[in-house]
Amino acid sequence: MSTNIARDLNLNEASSNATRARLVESTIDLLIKVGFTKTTGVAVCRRAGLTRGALNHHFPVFSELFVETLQTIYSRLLDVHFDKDASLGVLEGIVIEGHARIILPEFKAVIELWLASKNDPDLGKRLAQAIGQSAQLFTPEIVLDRTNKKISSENREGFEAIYRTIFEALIGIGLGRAVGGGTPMDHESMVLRVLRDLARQYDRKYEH
Amino acid sequence: MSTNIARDLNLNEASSNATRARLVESTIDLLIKVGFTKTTGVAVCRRAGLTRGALNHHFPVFSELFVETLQTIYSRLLDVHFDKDASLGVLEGIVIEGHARIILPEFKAVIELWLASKNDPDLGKRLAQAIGQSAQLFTPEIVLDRTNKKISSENREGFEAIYRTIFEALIGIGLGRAVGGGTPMDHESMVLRVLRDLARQYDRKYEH
DNA sequence: CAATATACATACATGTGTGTATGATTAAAA
DNA sequence: TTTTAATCATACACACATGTATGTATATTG
Repeated sequence: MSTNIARDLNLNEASSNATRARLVESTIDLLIKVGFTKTTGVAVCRRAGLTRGALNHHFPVFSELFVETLQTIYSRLLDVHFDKDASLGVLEGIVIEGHARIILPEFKAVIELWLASKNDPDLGKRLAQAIGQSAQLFTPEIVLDRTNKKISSENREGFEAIYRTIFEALIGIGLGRAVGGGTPMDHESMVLRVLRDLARQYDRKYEH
Repeated sequence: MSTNIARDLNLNEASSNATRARLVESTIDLLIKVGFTKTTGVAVCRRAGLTRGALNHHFPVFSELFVETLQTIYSRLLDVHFDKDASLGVLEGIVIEGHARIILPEFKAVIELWLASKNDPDLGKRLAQAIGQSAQLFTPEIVLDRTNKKISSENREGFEAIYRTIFEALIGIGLGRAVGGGTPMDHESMVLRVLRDLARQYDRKYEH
């Protein structure tokens, strides 16, 4: 047991964290631009201007890099907010906010990691918590709490149904962008319009 | 110029095609089970009980294997039909048929190839036509023709909007299954219910 | 029967990523 | 100042996929 408090508390945290951040950022970039397959340890290091020694030091278990990467992206997506326009209903706000999130280039990285975590059992185990936690952040209950809105209990199920539908459609759009050039599909705007209409319809019906 | 008609017409087509089919089938299996990254030439051959000599003979350009694979899957998805229940409207039928397609395990292979084609420029070029053709098969016009239904021209745009929305939501569900265990997500049924309601609503509104 | 193309299998060279060990530098602690 | 640990770079061995060349058996043709 060391009595070196400075080391125990990791006072070099600053530079250390900076390096970790560079590695994570490099990983995000690569996932977006060349996909999971080519996001290798060497590629990440080269792009970060580091060597594999650094990578190995900060991420002795390589797949942990992807865990931290996914967490970083998730929190970045969650940072996307809209000035809560009071005139917007809950669901309509979710459409707008959700859309703003899935059109971020980082969302492609998320899809890459989702698929990779399915295909690579080891990575899957390590990413499971991160994915599970983010799923928790998007349950209808949490979202309602965040928006300080109330839905009467008998309408809860209907609300969730619409909510999930909006989500799936947005993810579909996100996938479309990811496999396209990152640019919106031709019909993206019309889908968005339908989703907003649908949301408004139920907002009017269920809110009070 | 050979005068060997038998060879020119490739009379050994039968066995040759069988081998090609085995390679393609092996590719589909691997895409579903281990993803694009691990769907290597060696892996495909091993699973097919062949050697790389055979692969190289039938697919001198390796990426052509994926082109034929994607085409095979697309036609397989298109083979999924429902007895046209006359009581079903166009859009509601599309929901049911579309869902039956995206829940096939092969749909994960499609997603894998979509992403791979984005990440690998060479593969992207070769898959472009196959992807483009399939997109053509799902334009609202083609679908209307296939179902022998008519939509008045002033309702065309609204129809397409709903149609595309349904599609994106179904793709979202498909992705959810792909990154899950291939099993339906908890909320899949409720999303499907919303989509059917939405479809019915517009079917009643626009059909005659 | 000889010639030839098809349909594969085998083998070698090469490139690239990973695991792992070890070296070098720096900064803090004793 | 010496020690020690953190931080990163370098190097080697191994695995694995690919490109490509070559070998072989079979069947068809003349």
